[in-house]
Amino acid sequence: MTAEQPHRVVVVAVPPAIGFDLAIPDLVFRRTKLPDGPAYDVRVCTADPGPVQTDGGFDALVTLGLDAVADADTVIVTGVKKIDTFDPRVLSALRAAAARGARLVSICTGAFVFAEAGLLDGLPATTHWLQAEEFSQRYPAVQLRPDVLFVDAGQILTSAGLAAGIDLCLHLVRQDHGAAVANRVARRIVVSPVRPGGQAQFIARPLPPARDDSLAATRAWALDRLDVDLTLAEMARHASLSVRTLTRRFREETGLSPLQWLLHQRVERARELLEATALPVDQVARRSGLGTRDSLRQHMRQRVGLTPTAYRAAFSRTNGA
DNA sequence: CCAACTTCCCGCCACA
DNA sequence: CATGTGGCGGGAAGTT
Repeated sequence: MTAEQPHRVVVVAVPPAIGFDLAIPDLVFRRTKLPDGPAYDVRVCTADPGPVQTDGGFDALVTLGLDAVADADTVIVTGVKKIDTFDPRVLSALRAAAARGARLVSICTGAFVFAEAGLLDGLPATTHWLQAEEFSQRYPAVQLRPDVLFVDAGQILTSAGLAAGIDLCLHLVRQDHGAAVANRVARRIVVSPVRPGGQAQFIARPLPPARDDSLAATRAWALDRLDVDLTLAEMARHASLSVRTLTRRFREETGLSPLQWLLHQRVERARELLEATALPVDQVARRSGLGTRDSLRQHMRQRVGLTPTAYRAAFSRTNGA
């Protein structure tokens, strides 16, 4: 993969903008470095260049206008503080970008802008949970998923609150450059490496994120032995809990059942092995704890959408790079 | 990819 | 009474 031209990310600030949201794409994408340079070129634009009204006393000075959207590979709309009517210039710029095939991403209430532009009709999407009610009333044609972190509907991806926006950006990095790169970025910005993606790319995670994670030690322990047989009973023993309680806590803390969490971690391990090594698929399956290559295949297809070999062909750093 | 087999998940409920 | 735990069962999901 030769990245001569960094992928162009353009953030559209729609006033009154949520200040923190504006920083998210920058936070993630600007820290994504490839051996041969930055992976992304991040810019912020707005309909009327100049000082942009934001909440919370942050003043943003944006010099780029909407024409920046025209040649963006990815267009991100961040949160809008007040939802009522939206600038038609923004809406048409977004429609044009969509028609062109650009990737469209929203953080928080940015989803309202896409919905207003009619770009989400018939598609699954999510937004900040506080606005979920209003969203579904205004846009009944959109399949709102209020209980997920983010929704990857292909060309358009929407995320819930602030933190979910980070998860979504990491998801994009992972899509573009693979798990190892995404994990490295996550580590740098000290974010939990990856909040898991489920089937069909929906991340099903109840929003109130766990209180404190008493299972952290057990999860670390499990991560250390992904490649050996790990049963629920063994994990319960390690945590000194009954299987029932372990299962319950796991769901509270990670949003996933123990096995689902394990499978997620194993697929992550497999991805890294596929990317970074030339190990035969059988070996990758074994060392990631997924057992046989059938098993690996099944889970890769289900969660990543690619077979192991196809994944390696797309992301391997040992062939050609 | 199927089929037989195993393990898990989670509502329900009793109990601390 | 409120809150957290853990056994049980059978349908779901994973494995071989």
